[in-house]
Amino acid sequence: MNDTTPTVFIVDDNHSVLRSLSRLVRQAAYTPVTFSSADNFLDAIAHAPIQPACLLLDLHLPGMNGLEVQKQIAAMPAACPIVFISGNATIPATVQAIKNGAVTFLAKPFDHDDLLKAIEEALEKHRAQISELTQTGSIHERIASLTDREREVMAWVISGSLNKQIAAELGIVEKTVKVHRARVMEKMQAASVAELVKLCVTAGFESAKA
Amino acid sequence: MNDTTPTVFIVDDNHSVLRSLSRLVRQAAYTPVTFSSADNFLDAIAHAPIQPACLLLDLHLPGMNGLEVQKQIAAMPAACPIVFISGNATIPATVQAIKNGAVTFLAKPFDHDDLLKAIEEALEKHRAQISELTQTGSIHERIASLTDREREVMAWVISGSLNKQIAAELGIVEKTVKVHRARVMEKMQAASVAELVKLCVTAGFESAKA
DNA sequence: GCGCTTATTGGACCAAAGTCCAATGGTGGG
DNA sequence: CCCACCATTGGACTTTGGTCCAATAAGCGC
Repeated sequence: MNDTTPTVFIVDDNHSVLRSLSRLVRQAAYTPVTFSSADNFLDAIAHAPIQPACLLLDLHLPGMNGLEVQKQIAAMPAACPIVFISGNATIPATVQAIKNGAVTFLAKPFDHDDLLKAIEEALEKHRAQISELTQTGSIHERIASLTDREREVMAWVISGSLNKQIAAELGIVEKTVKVHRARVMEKMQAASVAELVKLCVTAGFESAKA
Repeated sequence: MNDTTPTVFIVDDNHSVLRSLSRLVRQAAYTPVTFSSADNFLDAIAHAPIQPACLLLDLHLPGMNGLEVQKQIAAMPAACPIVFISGNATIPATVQAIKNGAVTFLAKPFDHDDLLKAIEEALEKHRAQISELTQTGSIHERIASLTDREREVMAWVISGSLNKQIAAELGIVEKTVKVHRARVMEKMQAASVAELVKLCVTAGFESAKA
């Protein structure tokens, strides 16, 4: 749980492949966690804590295609990067996998160094992903803590409108706008309009004014 | 020159391939422009006007590898998207091509519809790229029109600093900051700090304050 | 109903920013 | 040497934003 070694998930229907990959991963000082089916893996990570990890995924799986698994994982918030592995991969499948965000695609037989490089790249990518997510997540929490009215006022503020204009737009007095505005700055933990705008930009919060 | 049909560049060392691809492209109402070597192509587009286009590129070229060509094209401002084509492609090459931004990788023999879909995707991508570029280009021009001092002041303004603080930071009087600041707003065509911040964000202009 | 949150407004006051006016000194080019 | 551009500053003034204080009213859950 609290180990400092990153986790490397491995999904393959072939047990001997699973074992050999697992050994390789362990020798590289990572913690391998194996699954013999995609469903098992998806169930397992659905409620798992977020921590640096990556997935070695066989393209050919019984029941579910590897690309399907990829699609489902991508829909999750802290989706872990995927390294595809396949013995008989096609060009179109490879294209699809990479375009959908896979770190790389290794065709068997592959060089062990290539696998380790891919794992390292995937883990680094996931670390960046997680840090990005915690950043924007924090901002989203702050936005969520705003009342509807405050969010509305914020949308006008970051559009560059004056308090007077916002008041007219909302049909209220300028004084009231000031109150909302002060609350927005406080809740968003922004010391200036400039900071507020940047927070909204990184969180994807759109400004008002059509 | 002023044709409204998008250009499709085709680079292949095999003349018969060139002819047949050219015919396909023309039938799809695009304007094919063929090259039998990468160097010819690179020379030709180096000083060509920017307009929606894409490139059908053979992975295997005499002298220069397709991936090399891709790297050189990517270094250009309005780099046109690439659709790779190859008869005997390897998985690693495919991975590399897509990761470097290629629209897709078609293995011969490929379906004609797949090629047309790829071309359409590439052209759409390029249109978006160009429009993005003209947007940020305009902002960069405005930033370039600023004096060094004005740029410096702007960097502090978008960090949320007060005029007083900026003055202290630059060792000048607050009044002077106000003058620079007014010029910045005028030259950047920003009506508010909020707008200024957004302009700087989209242009990648970093704010001050370490 | 009572307490809580939210939205609303008022007044007084201070700080900050924007806007006119005008002026000085340095630097580089023609 | 003069001109253009730039950075700098001063003064006076208005507008805008932020911050205290305090108050009223509507809606909502227990």
